[in-house]
Amino acid sequence: MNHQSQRQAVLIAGPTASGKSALALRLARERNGVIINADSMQVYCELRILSARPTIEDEGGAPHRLYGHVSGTDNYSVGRWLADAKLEMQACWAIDRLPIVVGGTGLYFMALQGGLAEVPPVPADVREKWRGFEGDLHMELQKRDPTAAAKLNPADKQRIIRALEVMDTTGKSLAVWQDEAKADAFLNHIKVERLFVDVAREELYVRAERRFDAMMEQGALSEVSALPLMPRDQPMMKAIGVPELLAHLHGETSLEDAVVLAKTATRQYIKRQLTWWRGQMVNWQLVHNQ
RNA sequence: GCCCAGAUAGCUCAGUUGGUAGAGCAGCGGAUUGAAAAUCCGCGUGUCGCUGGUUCAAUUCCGGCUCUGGGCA
Repeated sequence: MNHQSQRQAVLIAGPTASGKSALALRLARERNGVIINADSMQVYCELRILSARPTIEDEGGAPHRLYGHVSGTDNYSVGRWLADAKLEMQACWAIDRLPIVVGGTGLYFMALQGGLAEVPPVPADVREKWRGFEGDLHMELQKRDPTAAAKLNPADKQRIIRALEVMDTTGKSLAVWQDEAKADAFLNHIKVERLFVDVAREELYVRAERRFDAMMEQGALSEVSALPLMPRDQPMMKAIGVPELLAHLHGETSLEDAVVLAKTATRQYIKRQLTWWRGQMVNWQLVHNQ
């Protein structure tokens, strides 16, 4: 390996159950790669089964980074992921290994390729304040930050809360922060291969449903019952299967219904992923995996 | 066998004092800049079970039939 040679990276994206991880593993073996996770749920250590994380055997086939490296009780975010992913990629280049970033979280790839506004972290108390706010959030934002308010749908609580948090802690509109953001130069001068794993939707649905049955056999229910106590709006608690199986454990639904609901949620997620990528695939090379 | 209640969108149901119908869910399309497996927006023609009758007009009223629940035998 030659340290003067051009740095490279492979990005693999695709909907859930498309076979991204297997492709990543194959490439990692062939090309001395390190696999770096770009999936917002596979980062949580408590969710090995339900997040469809690579198995221990898979992980033995090539180095895997950012899998289960944080707890769901933490506040993880795109920002933290971006920082983690950059460090891992740099570590790869330092030892002449090929970083292979794989996952289904479109926002993470967007951040990696385009960068993020440099908004300072929001203190925990401010977060709590707005998440627990009882009143009309949009009207509140209208008062404090009309620019951001105008861009958001009054029903989109999550984004409104974010805008309020940012205004509250920085005194500057999120809209302004975003406008001022400069394109991230991290991937400049790096030879990037972008692969999108393409599978027909119907086939994806079938695979995802079968996979959920397999998760149940592997003990998804006990994985959920072992989850530490945390607020219901914690990101990990919204992973597909968690709310549904939790409802069953609380005696609110039958196991059968819970499974049907989780499978439905998976299909809806696949649909959203396809919508996201449909508009982003300009620079991506399609890899068919029927 | 008799009595009662149903039969309306893929599913669960509402409704039309007679003028061919609408919600939720599912599905589809879209958005997406620090919770993103999240969050949000848009899209509703279906022999109103079948068949006769009354009527200018029936999914709506009346009769018969079929099917599904429940009850009585």
